[in-house]
Amino acid sequence: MLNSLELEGRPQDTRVVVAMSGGVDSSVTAALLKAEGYDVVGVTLQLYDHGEATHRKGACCAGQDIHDARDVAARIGIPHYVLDYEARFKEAVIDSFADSYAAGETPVPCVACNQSIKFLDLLETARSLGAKVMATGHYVASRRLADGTRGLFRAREAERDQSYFLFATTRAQLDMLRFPLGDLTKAETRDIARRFGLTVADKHDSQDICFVPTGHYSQVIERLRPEAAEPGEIVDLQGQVLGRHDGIIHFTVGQRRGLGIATGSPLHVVRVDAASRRVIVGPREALRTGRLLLRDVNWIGDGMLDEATAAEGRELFVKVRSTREPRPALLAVTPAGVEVTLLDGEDGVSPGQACAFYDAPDGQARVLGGGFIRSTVPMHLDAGSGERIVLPAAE
RNA sequence: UGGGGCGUAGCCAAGUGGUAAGGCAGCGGAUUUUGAUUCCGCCAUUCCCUGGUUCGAAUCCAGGCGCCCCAG
Repeated sequence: MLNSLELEGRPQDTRVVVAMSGGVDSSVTAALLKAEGYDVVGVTLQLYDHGEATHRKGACCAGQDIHDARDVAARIGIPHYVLDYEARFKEAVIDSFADSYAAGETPVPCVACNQSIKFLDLLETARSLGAKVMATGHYVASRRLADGTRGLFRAREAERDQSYFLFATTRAQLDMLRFPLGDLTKAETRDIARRFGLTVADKHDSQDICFVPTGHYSQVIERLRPEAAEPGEIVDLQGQVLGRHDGIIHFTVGQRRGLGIATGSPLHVVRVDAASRRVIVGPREALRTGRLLLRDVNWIGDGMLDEATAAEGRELFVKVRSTREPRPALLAVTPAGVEVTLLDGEDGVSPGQACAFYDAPDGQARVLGGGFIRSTVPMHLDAGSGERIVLPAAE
């Protein structure tokens, strides 16, 4: 007989480490498991300097949030540890965030944090604390599959689903992870928090990048990589210079605001070229992306990636941004690498961002993995060959 | 210094007697555990200047000033 965490043994004999950020979600996760009788241990990571971010709503893992986590742990009666992960976080998340921008990409720091901090280092710590599993407050579901391994699924509440940020979770990690909130709505979570008398019940949702206190991420990058803030030219699709910019780190593909160039119609960033420090702009139509080349692909669907993708490609659904439902696509392994064809196209897709795979366009679809976007091919240019991105000609 | 044209917000631009459209850019907000996108709001008491006509002028008249084009 398996317990609610789908493990052998009674709850009281099952140690579970809960990653507590100090927010409502992870607090409720801990409270629920404790109420079920599990041997819960709360762990909070101090990830960055807590001076400047303390009073910012929507932040996590520093200052006030650590106190909140401690309070919740005391309230529900579980041991709680605060671990200093600042150095590790800076190296694995903040520095690579800056490097990515400096290279002309647009990173997703939350993915980096999950895959290298929470589900790698922290998971190891949980193991060393004697935990059988580690639980987090992510809105994503994990279920036991017929073969005994675990699969990752989207959250019940689609608008809350955080699977996009978790595509890189490996099978081994899944085996030891649990996400008790995946089948709850946010409203239900807050209700539960109130029922448990948790002070964080009405705490503001986290948003924006947690380690950017002012909301101006470019300042963080400039401090770490001053050379990446060099000015450059803004050119149109024909290469004609339209203006200048004060650093490619201020731009991402699809971006409209901040260019300062008034033509009759809106201009969007079509591409960022780090080598020449050029920002290439064009009309909205030029943003349509038809194909992506991925790197660091993680496959957690059935079988191996190669066998799962037939010669002509496997039909599935992908998200290239967190705030959109999965779209139909074709996944193929080619000599050039892992390639995704977006059947309907999608605007404003930037290298550095994530592409998450799903087996269905809606509902609690299974997460099949994903990869980071290495390069993109504009839709109207795509004639079928696999060459690199080329500047599209304007109409 | 003959002829013609034009001067409306940072840019483009509608408006030819009835009390300043619109787009772009900018700013602010909403949305968003990444970046964007999107959406909403704001943005000329004043139309190159000075006088005049009129109940009323960006619009008509006169004179300046400044650009542009064609002829020199």
